[in-house]
Amino acid sequence: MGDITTPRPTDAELAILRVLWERGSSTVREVHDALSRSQDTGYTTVLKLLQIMTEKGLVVRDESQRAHVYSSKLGEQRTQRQLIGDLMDRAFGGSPTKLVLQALSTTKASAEELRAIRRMLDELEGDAR
Amino acid sequence: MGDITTPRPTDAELAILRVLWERGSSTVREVHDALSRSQDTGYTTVLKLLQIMTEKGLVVRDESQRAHVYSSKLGEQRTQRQLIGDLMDRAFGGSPTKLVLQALSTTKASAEELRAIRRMLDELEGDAR
DNA sequence: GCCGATCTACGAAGAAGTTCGTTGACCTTA
DNA sequence: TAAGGTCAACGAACTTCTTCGTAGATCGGC
Repeated sequence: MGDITTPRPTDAELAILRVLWERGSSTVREVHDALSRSQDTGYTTVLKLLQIMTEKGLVVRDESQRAHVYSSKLGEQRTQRQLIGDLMDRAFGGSPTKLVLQALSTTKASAEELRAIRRMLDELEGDAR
Repeated sequence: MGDITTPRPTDAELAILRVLWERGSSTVREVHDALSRSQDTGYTTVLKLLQIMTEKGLVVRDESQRAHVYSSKLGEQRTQRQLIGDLMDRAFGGSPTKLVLQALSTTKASAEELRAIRRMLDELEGDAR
């Protein structure tokens, strides 16, 4: 009944997860090719990371084909929320508002984006009311 | 003329920085006592970490007394913005808005806090106009 | 059936992070 | 001045993270 908590992904692991979120299920080669566009990582390095991530439960492996197919276990947004919650605890004393204010103060958001944020605020107030 | 970039603080280092932000300049003993309230860390562990953090440039050390006095080199908010920027790049494809939206969607902010966020939005729109 | 390409698995090596024991210096006080 | 407490320094041990070389299996084509 309990959630099995997945560990916080490391930097290298997160880079791989982002590929999986964008591409969907992928083979090692596909992940490696995608990563190669932005960084310089060996094929076996990606393979090893995906094997470790499988052990950790960060990704799921389909071994039915010779080239195994990996997919992220948790969705992009769920992982992002986990990371935000983690940063919130470690650096912001658990206050989400402080985090949001600090994030906003850095941003050069477009009018469009600011509107999206206001809509989210409206929803939150609706719930709170 | 360039900024000397300080490295991203690790988990243990961040815990110490939070003590320094709250207490201001502190000796090893003071940091250790403060940390002991929430976790179980040895005195020499804290000392070692502060020495390493000094080398990294995360903290500044005043050696004029026998018990050296440490203080955080960067302010709390500046470090927080740095961490947010880092997370934004690593997990949100560089989009601050996505990060803010995701953070908001998790939060149970009070009406008071929501107002503070709206004020920040107003300021941002003022600048953008 | 053989060759080259592709794949997984394994292990090793180095870097970074974390923890703490020990040592020697200094300081207080009895 | 001797004893006990406090301090910084150092180094060692251990874990985690990251990287990649090598080996062995499998596949496709000639």
